Amino acid sequence: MAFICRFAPSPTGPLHIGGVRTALFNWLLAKKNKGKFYLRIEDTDKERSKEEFKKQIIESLSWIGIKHDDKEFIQSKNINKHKEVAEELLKKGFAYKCYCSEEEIKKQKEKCKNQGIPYVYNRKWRDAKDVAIPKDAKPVIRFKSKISGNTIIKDLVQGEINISNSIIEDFVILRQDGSPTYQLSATVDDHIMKVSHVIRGDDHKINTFKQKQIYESMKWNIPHFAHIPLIHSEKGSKLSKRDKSSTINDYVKIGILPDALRNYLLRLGWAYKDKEIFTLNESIQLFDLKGVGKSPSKLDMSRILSLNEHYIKNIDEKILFEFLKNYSQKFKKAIDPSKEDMIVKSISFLKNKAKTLEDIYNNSQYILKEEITITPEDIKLLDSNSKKIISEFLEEFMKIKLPTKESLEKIVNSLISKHKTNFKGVGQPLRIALVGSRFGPGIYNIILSLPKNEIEKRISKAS
RNA sequence: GGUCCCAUCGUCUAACGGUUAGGACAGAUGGUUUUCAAUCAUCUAAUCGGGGUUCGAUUCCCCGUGGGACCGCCA
Repeated sequence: MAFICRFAPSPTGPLHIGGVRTALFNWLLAKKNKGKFYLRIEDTDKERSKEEFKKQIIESLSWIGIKHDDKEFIQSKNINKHKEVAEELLKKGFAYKCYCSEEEIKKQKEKCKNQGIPYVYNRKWRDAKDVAIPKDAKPVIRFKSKISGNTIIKDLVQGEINISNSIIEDFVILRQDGSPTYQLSATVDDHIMKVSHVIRGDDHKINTFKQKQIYESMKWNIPHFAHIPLIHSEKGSKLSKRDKSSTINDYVKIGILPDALRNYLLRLGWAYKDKEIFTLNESIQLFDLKGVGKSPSKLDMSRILSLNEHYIKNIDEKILFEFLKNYSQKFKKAIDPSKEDMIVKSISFLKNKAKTLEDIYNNSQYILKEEITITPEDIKLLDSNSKKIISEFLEEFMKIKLPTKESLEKIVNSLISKHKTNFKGVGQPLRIALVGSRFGPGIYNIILSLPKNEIEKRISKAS
C-alpha cells in the first residue's frame, strides 16, 4: 500500500514550530516508507487567509529541510468538488438543510450555558417535514451525525479512543454562503489525495469522529489516524502564534542551524533509546509512530542552544562559514568581502565559544570592525606599565616577517621575565588593545588572525 | 461546566511485570587553562496520591488529584 502523508496548515498566521514538528513527523514517515509527502494549504477561510503566510509556511518548511512532493495543493481550488460531495450527501440522506439563523443558535447556546448543560445543536431541521421554511432564510447544510451508540477510533499514537456518538453534533458542512467548512473540505481532499496516514496535532482528535462519518457515508477508504501531543510553551499551554520564540524565524534570527532545530523537534515527544543526535538519514530510518509519547512537551530553549552548539562545532567549517555569511547578510551587517579570508581562517576558534551564529558573529567583531573601542571598564586595566609592555611587544613583533605561534611565544616569554610578571600581565593588555575587551579568543589566535598593520595600528593607539 | 486525553529528575525522555529507575539538557563542585568559553571528572535531582491484581508494579486495573485539548457557519 502506498504511504501518503500530508501537512495541511491554514495560512491564517505564521506557522509555529509545533506545526513544523507535525510536518516533520509526516515527512519523516513518508520518506521512511518511500511514500509521498504533500503540502495542502487550507485557505477556505477567505477573510483570514493571507498569501504572505502561505509563503512563510513554505519557507519555514524548506529552511528546515522539508520539501513536499508535487506542487502544493490549494484547498480553495477544490471548492466545487467539496460542494458536489455535500450535494451528494444531501441527496443520499446523510445531510440536511438547516434554516436556523445564527441568532437562534446563539440563543440556544446561551440558554444551555445558563442552565449549566452542555450545548448540542437541537437537530431541529433534521427530520423537519412539517416545519415551515422561513422566507428569505438561506440554509446551511448539516451532516446527520449518529445519535446513539459509541465510536472507537484506533489512533496510531493514542491507542483506542472511545466516545459516545451523542456528543457529536450535526455539524455544518456547507455554510449559508454555500462555502464548505473545514470538516468537509479536509475529508474530501484527503480522499482525493489518497492520503493513507493523517498525522496531526492532538487538537484535531474530535474532528476525526466527524470526518470518519463522512468517509463512511461516502463509502470511502478511511485513512489511519495519528494524533501527536501538542507542544506547550513555557507557560504550559498550547503553543500559539502570539508566543515568543514560536516561529522558525525566531530561531533563524538568533542563529540556530536547521539541523539543530530539526534534531530538537525530532526528540521533542519522540525518542529512540538513549540516542540524542540524529543525522537526517538516521532520523528517516529510525523514526516511527511507536516512539511518539502521549503527553505534551514543553519548549526548552537551553536544549535548543545546546544542540545548536553541537552542530556548530561539528559541521564542516566551510559550510559553517556560509551559514555565518548568510546570517550576517540577513540579520546583521554583511561581512566585508575583504575580511572573508580572515573569518574563514579564524572560524575554527571563533566557533568554540559559540552557541549560535550570532555568537560567532559577535566574536568576530574584532576582525570585522574598523575601529576598536575599548570598554570603559577595561581601559582602566591599561596602566602605564601595561602600555609599556605592549609597546615593547609591538616593537619586537614588527621585526618578525612571518609571525607564528612559536615566534609570538618567544616574545611574550621574554617580556614576562623582563617585567617579572606572568602571562596575564602581557596577555590581558594585549587583548584589550586588540579586541577592546578583556574577554575574547586566545591571544595568539587573535594576533595571527589580524593583518600586521592592523596590529600596529591598534597597539599604538592603546599604548 | 461537559467530553476526551495525559502523568518518571526543573526540562526532554529510557526502562519484555524483576534495573542500585538509565541517558541528555539545565544546575552544583573540583581539575585543566591565558581572560570568557570550551573541556574533563564528580555530584544533586524523578516513578502524583490511595487502593487493588501479582511472589514481585514505573509498567496492568480502579478511584482520587493535577495538567492539557476540544466544545465555531475557524482550521
